[in-house]
Amino acid sequence: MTLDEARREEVLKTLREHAKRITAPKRAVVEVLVGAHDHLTADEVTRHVQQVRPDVSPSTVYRILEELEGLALVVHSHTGHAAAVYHLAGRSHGHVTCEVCHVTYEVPSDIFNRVARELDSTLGFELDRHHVALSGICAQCRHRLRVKL
Amino acid sequence: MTLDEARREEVLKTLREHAKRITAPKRAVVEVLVGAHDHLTADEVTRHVQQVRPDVSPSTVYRILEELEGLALVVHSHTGHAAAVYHLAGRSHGHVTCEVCHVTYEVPSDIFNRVARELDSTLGFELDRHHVALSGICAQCRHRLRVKL
DNA sequence: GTCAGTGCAAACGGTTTGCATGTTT
DNA sequence: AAACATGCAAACCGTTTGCACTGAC
Repeated sequence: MTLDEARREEVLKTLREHAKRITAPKRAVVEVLVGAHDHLTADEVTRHVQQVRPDVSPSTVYRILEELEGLALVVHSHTGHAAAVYHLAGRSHGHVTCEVCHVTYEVPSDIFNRVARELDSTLGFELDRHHVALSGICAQCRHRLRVKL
Repeated sequence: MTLDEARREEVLKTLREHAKRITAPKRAVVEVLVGAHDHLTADEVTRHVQQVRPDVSPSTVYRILEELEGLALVVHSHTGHAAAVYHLAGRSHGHVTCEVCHVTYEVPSDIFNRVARELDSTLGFELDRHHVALSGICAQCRHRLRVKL
């Protein structure tokens, strides 16, 4: 059994344990999430799912993502101006999104350790390292902009 | 001349310097931004403006905010799930937004120094300290939740 | 057979846009 | 007078919801 298959089975198992029904759309969404190793918007998930099951509706995808998120199997994060991105929950990490090309990158969550500590001690604020992506400009776009100007 | 008056004059001066017209809606928006010492959504700006000029439309407010932002007089930042918040550009700072009560707090931008340095050296990513608010739970909501559970 | 899950279409909140009209310069 | 700014309404995008129906258990 490959690693992807293992992850898929684990997700399905958790669904069963919570008395959720295993339906074709759910299988398809899980398949996409397991296969996609980057961060997908709900719309991208829908389009991937529809390549296999064209009749699955966007609202169903949203509902499935929400259900999976409720079971802590999926997390989403907001990327500034654009649509939220979803992916399977795994090792906790942070996100940064390029303002120019809108690609989201993962960053190790411990780079936020100091920020988290400081927010806690100064404001009593408990940082959620995962939920919102920092903005900035990625290496490629930086380079491209530098050349242009 | 008070500090607020000075800021207002500076904004109007910059508008004139860029051959932008000084109109009643613009004056009203600037007035609101100068007077508001916290972070307002576009809708809040609109409602405040409409208390003085009920006929100013939301789209005009958006256009004015956009224009002011183009002149670097205003900045906005995205706060996760909810509407973006706007305020006069000033000393650069970061933002954190409470996931529970949706209030946005300013944080000194130098708490991001280490994160910025690390993103730069590992990914070549240039952090925009301002543009997206970190998520988490503020002190009050933390306390409230702790009591409830 | 029951009920959770689904598809569809319509509604939503935040934001943007087209166009005819009004106001600043 | 010319150019720009505005109000209105309609469109837009991402997301959520109401409802009748279907399919997993």
